[in-house]
Amino acid sequence: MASRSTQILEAAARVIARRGVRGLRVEELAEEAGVSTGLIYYHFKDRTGILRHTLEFINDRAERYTTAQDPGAEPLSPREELDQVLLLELQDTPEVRENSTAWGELRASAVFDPVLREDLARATLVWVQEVAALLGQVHPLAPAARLASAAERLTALLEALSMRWLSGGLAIDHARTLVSEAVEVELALLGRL
Amino acid sequence: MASRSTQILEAAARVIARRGVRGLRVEELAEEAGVSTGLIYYHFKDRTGILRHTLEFINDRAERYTTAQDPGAEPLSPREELDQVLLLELQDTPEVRENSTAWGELRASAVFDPVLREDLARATLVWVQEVAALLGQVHPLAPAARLASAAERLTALLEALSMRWLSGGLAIDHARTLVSEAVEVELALLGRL
DNA sequence: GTCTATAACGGGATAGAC
DNA sequence: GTCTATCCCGTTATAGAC
Repeated sequence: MASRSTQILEAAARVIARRGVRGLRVEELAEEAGVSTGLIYYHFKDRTGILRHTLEFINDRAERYTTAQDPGAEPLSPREELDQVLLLELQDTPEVRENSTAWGELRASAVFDPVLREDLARATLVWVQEVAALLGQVHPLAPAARLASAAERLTALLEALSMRWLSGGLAIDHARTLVSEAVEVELALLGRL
Repeated sequence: MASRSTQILEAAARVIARRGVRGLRVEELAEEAGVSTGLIYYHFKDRTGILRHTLEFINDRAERYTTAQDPGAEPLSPREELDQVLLLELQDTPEVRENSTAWGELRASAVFDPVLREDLARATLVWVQEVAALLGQVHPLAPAARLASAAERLTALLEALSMRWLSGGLAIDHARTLVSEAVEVELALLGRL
C-alpha cells in the first residue's frame, strides 16, 4: 500500500541514517528505493524538496512510535506518558536510529538553509508544546512559561544526548538515565512553586 | 605573529561559520586566507586534515575566552566561574558564533566520520570534566558520578541550545536564561545529597 | 508516472615551477 | 614554503522517449 512517494521517503530515512544529509546522493537514494533518479526529481522537485519531505516523514513516524498505546493495557498516567514520549526517542532500533540521525542532520543543516530552518522551527515548536502539555498534566498549577522552559530544556537535552549517542561518545543506557533524572528534577522544580 | 597555519585555521573557522562544514570549499578557504589551495593541502594533507585542525583550533580558542580573567579584578567564586564557563559560550560575537557553529557542525559530521568522532569524543570528555570539576568546587561532598552526570547534562544542554540559537529558533537571551536555571537546578540537586 | 541518457557543473586533489 | 595550472571524478538536474 505504500505509495511510491512513501517508499522513496522510507529509503531516504535509511540512506540519511547511513550517510548523513551531507552524504545523501540522489543516485544512491534511487537505488535504495528501487526507482530511477528521474522519478525522485519528478516527485520532490530537487534535493531540498527531498529533505523537507523526509523531515515531515520522520516527524509523523516519531509521533506514531512515541504515542503508541497497547490496546487493552492500562492507560498511562501523565507522568508515564511524559517518560515514554522522551525515552522512546532513545532506543537502539533501526526506526529510532534513522529518525534521530535524520533529525540531527536536518537540525545541523538548518543553520545554513533558511528553508529547512522554518520547517524545523515549526516542528520543534510542536514538540516542545507537546512536552509542555504533558508537564502541565502532572503539575496543573504551574505557570505556562515555566512549563515551556522546562519543555525546552528537556527536548534540547534529548537532542544533544541523541547526537552524542549516535557519534559513539555516550552509551544509550546512560543517556536514558540522564534524561530520566532530568525529568525528575524539572518536575521537582515545577512542584516547588 | 600568526603563522601561515594559524592564519588558515582562523579563516577556516570563518568559512565554516558562513557555509558550514558541508559548504566548506577549499578554494573559498584559500581565498579567505589569502593563500593558494596548494598551500592548504601542503599544510593539512586533505579536507579531513583541515577539519581536524580546525576543531583543535576552536577548542583552544574557547578555552581562552571562557577562562579569561580580568587582571586586577576580584578572583571569581567557583559558582561564578561555572556560570562564566557555560554562559560565555552563548554570546553573539563573531568569535563565539564561529566557534559554536563549527563545533555543532563537527559534532554532526562526527556521526558519519570515525576520525572526527575520536577527536570530538576526546574534546567533549575534557570539557565535561572541566565542568564537573567546577561543580565539585561548589559542592565538595558530592560523589564524582553525580558531578559527572550533572556536567554531561549541562554541556549537552548548552550544545543543543546553541544550535537552536544558530538556526534562528531561539533568542540568545532566552537560551542564557535556560542555562542559568539549569545550573541552579543541578546545584540544588547536588546539595540535596 | 516512470525510465534512460546526458548535459552541465563544481570541487578535491596533484604536478611541477619557482 | 608557496604558487599556478589542470586533471578528473562525482553529482545534480533536465530532456525526451515510453
